[in-house]
Amino acid sequence: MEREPSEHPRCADCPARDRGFCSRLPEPLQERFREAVRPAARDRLTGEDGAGLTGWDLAVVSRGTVSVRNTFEDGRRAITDLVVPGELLHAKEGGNRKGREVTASSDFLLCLVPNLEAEFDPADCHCLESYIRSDAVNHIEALRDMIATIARLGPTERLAHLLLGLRERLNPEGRTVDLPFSRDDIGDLLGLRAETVSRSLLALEQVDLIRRSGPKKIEILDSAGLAAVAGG
Amino acid sequence: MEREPSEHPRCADCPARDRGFCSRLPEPLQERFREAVRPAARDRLTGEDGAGLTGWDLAVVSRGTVSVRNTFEDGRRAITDLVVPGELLHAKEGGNRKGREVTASSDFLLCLVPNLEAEFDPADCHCLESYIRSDAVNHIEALRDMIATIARLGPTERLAHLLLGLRERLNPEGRTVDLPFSRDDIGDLLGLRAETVSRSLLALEQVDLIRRSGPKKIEILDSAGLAAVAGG
DNA sequence: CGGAAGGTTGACTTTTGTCAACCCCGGTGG
DNA sequence: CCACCGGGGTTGACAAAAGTCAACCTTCCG
Repeated sequence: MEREPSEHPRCADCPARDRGFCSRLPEPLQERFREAVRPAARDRLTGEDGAGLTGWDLAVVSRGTVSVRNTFEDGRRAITDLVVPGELLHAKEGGNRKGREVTASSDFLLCLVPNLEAEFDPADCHCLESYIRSDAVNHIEALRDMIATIARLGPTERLAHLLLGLRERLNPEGRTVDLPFSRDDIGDLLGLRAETVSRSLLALEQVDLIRRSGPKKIEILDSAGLAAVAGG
Repeated sequence: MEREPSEHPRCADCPARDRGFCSRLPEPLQERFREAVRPAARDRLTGEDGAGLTGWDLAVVSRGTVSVRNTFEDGRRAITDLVVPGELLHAKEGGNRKGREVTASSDFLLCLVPNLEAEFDPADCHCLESYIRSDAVNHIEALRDMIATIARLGPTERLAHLLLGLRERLNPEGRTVDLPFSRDDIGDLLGLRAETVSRSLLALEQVDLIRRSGPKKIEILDSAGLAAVAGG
């Protein structure tokens, strides 16, 4: 846990400064929250062995992408959750479930609060708890959407859903998406093989819903059209 | 919202009395929780139109099964979440997402707390909030498992996973599972067609992992074997 | 007894996974 | 500066898995 108060990046530099959990807090609490937060960077956040980050109550992703991954006995893999800048990582300290680990892209940074009750007075604490709970319910809703998507939509539809979701979360103002991972990872995220992902991207491009400039740079040409594909 | 204090079933009669959220609360809080709780029964809990139950902060399922369902434009369906007796329903008042609704089996009962802050003093409230948060994170973990299951496991493996999960949650002491829904619903839950569910059940029966006595009564003959199938 | 709904089974089709070849690009070292 | 190398990505031919459609069976109710 390499940290030093002086290393703490000013929230002014935070890519998620204007959106996500922190920005939704009431102004005075936001102030105090900035004081409480401690930065941490580690590529393996939790693992099955209990290794990883410990001693935190709350974690906000500041930079990078955090993935929750599952590996089955026989090597099959799945990415079951994604947390992008501004969002809370809802997880227990230390990985508990079999085959589960939480990893982060290389250039990432977390903001941690070690102990809510120790850092905040009761009123603030209660207020934070309720924001946390609300965020957790939103997250649950998002996971439910993911389940419906994977359970019932075809490859191209799943991709459309993913692209729209990532654009919304990573670049809400723009029309481009920088995929934060490889074709294999996208496959693990959507329950597809890399080849199928490749073919589905091609299909979306051929009907002029997206344009690709490099394997990970995608421009959304027709949001409404993509949404129609994603909606079933 | 048909309710009357006198109609409130004594917690003594609650099928989830000894397990689930309520039973995990510290004893004195459990006491106060019983006072605060209001029963409610309605088959449509929330719908897209905003119809449904309103004015609650916390909902515990007492009897029956609550399902979160998704319907796509073209009629495809998915069940994205299940809440059984003793568990919290993590959802917002009124359905918000497109195509989403929360329904319950006919013989069900919810216990509601309209407003946590109004019903509990600050200390209890904080304690409850933290139990709720912990439950939400557990629920998130369960949904992640579901995603991995649907994304990467075959029909028979998905079924094995479901059966073990339901046995654990509905009848942890016994070896039988009463499926709370039809083949179509199981298909919607696992991302399969009813015919495939039927064939997969047959497959599990033929290798002596389960025995069926009626379409919805299933006896688990070999938990370890089933777990091996479910584990990938 | 008859009918309807849910469940099962079988024949066939479609979709996606599999495997292998190839391409493209970035990095390295002669 | 250019040839080589390797990893990720794409494409194609083929195989396997699940979906589709239709028939039939079973159970429950009127």
